[in-house]
Amino acid sequence: MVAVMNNQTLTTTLRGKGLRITPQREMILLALTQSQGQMTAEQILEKVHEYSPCVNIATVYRNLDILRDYEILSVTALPDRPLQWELVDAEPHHHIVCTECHRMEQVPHETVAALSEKLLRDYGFRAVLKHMTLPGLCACCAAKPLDSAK
Amino acid sequence: MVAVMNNQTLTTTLRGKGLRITPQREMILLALTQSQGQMTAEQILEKVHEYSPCVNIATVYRNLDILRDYEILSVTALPDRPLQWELVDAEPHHHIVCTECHRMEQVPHETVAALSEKLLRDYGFRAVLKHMTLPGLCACCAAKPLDSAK
DNA sequence: CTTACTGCAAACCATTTGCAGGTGC
DNA sequence: GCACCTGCAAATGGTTTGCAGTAAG
Repeated sequence: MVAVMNNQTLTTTLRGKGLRITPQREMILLALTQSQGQMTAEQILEKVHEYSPCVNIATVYRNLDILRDYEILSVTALPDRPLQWELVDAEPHHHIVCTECHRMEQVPHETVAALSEKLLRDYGFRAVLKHMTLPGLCACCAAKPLDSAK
Repeated sequence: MVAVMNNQTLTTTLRGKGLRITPQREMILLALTQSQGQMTAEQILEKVHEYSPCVNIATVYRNLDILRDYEILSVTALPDRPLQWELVDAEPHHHIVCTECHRMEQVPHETVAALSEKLLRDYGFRAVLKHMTLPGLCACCAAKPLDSAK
């Protein structure tokens, strides 16, 4: 259902951009493909270590940066947590994250398309909303009394 | 036009929450009030040092955290930059940031209200969109050829 | 007078960098 | 064979914490 990138297109994409195909790079992308969601560098390393235990965290970071430069990956920053990485999807999407239970759900780009258009109309601003992370309360947590966990 | 909080309401707010009014706390809030936009902890410290040069960065961080807990301040995280702090405005608003020239502009909450409503309708999700940061290209940079700076 | 708050210095954690060797093409 | 890429270890930068003293109420 996801299969953002098979080995074929992967090779083409990377080589097309002048990047080399190293096992480390493949494993990092494989980790991200398999886990489907967003991952921290540390989580990626863990997954990569399942394939090959000697890959270094510095290599992971270096490759994440490079792959972002080439728009193969994207990052999200949330306060007080490490950066979250994910494959740039053919189909752009966004996330809603519940601030209570931390559950994360995808929403299609179409949901925010109207916002993009409005920003262009009103401000001449070409928003690049590749994957926003929208905080709030999911239906479940909104139904509960109030922050009983605290 | 801004005056989010005068000394009167500030005192009431803080004391009402069981917090003490220390000069450091006042200066931090004053710095944020005067600069009106978002500031990093370091920038806040700089401004505070104009008032009193011995305040410590740890004090700034501690107070920022506390003031956030009490919803007097809010934070924004962007990849590869320090956290940005701002006063929680009576009037919620958002930012559009140009990824080329890094110019930041405010947009009123109304701009994203439709999105909130859609998320509630479609997902039962009560988005808390207090101040989003929307990346993209401002009109100026979009008009320029292509990334000539790179 | 109590206890929250402060300054200082040291610790922490995610991320980056310098370097010497390894490897894709 | 050349340049890019890697592992390692040390450095960085933003932020946090332990502690002993200070001050708000």
